[in-house]
Amino acid sequence: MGSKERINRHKENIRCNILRAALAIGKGSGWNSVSMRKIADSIEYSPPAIYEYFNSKEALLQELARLGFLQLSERINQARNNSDNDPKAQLLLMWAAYWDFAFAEQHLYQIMFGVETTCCDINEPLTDSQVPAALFSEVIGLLVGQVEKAGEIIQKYYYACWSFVHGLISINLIGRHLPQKISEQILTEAISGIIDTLIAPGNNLSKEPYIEEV
Amino acid sequence: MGSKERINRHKENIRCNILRAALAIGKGSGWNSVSMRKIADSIEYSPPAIYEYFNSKEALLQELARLGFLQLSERINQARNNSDNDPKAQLLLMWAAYWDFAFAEQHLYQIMFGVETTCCDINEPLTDSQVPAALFSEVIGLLVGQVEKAGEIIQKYYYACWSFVHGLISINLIGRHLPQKISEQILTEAISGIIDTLIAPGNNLSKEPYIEEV
DNA sequence: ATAGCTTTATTAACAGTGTAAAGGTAGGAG
DNA sequence: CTCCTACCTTTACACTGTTAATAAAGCTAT
Repeated sequence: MGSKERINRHKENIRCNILRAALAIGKGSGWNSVSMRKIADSIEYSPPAIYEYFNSKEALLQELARLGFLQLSERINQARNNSDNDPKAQLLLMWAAYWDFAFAEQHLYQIMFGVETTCCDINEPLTDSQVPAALFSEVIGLLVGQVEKAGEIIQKYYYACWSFVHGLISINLIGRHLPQKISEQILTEAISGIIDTLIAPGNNLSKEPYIEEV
Repeated sequence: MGSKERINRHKENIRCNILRAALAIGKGSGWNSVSMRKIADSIEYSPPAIYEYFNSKEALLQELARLGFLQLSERINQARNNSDNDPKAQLLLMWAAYWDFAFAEQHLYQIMFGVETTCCDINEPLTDSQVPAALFSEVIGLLVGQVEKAGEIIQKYYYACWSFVHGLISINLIGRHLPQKISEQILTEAISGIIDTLIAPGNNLSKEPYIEEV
């Protein structure tokens, strides 16, 4: 009486095909163009058949995101296990693993954290979206002074601050709320810290920008 | 012959109403539920009428985002002008202005930077999406040691690193590419810097976590 | 003033979306 | 062999963005 298991295996197989199809379409043409009908077409079933396996499109994508989290966790774990016992080295490798995952599986990362990539693809120079960068860069420039490669340094520090602020905002907006007070504390401390490395006399920006030399 | 101007004023007025209606719906029920028909309903015109003013829904939302950038720039500028001439103090206030804008106008911020908030609203404890946090926290814990309020400190450092990494990834995915090499450089330097403040003996985490005491 | 043209808006329609309800069909259980 | 359950399909509904055809209004020039 292994027929039950065979059927279960079969169902599991279809479920897996659905997920694979959705991911393939998402990777190929972006998440916006993923539709139940296209998935159904791809697995050669009728659209409502999918609802035997997932309650909604939302649930389907969420399951895909969940698998993404499993994969991400696996990579982070590997990074730790493949390194020696120094916690700092471990952390660096673990974050590098996180980083690598995000780009290797960028489509998964998008649904995991709701990063819309179709929004404002303003790549032309001097649009309104680039005014903030200009404003910040000007003031950062005052701290950097007239050194060599000032432009590069300013850009680097601007992106460092921006990444931090934008990341913290995104995480808050997505719903993983820290208490606002803690977020703001993290914010000001981090920005202040980054700025201090700019001010520090004799700083060697390209090596250890976020800590004074001992 | 001021009729031409009167007409232009009228058109500009309608255009503005369209934008206002879209923003109102977006604020009220989320951007996903903004539709041309609802906008049309709201301004008491037929749906295709909107296409006299905007080439597409995409263009409409992009214009809304553009106005958001103007507003953001304005706030950053004000923050600078309202402070004294110390660049560091200015930068702190400018980033605080950026932060405040993001939450005061969070719906605008969403379309400006493509932050989907409807994605994975996993607030239950111990889901797969929280495994990465646990992995990192464990290693951070090794650095923190058995001090008082270790949990809080770990959380704070985890969120600091995560914000940074996620922000940098998001910015790259959105399309404002820095050369990958520079991004990775910023990444490792920042993480390393944050970690070092943990390791530093006698560190005073709540005051100056990202720089050693002189 | 009237003819014609431009602008502005409408209605109708197309192709696509997620999803629910109803119906059929096959396979296992009694 | 009958019944029942699980699976799947067809049909349908209420939406979506967008286009084509059309009508009405207003300005311009004869």
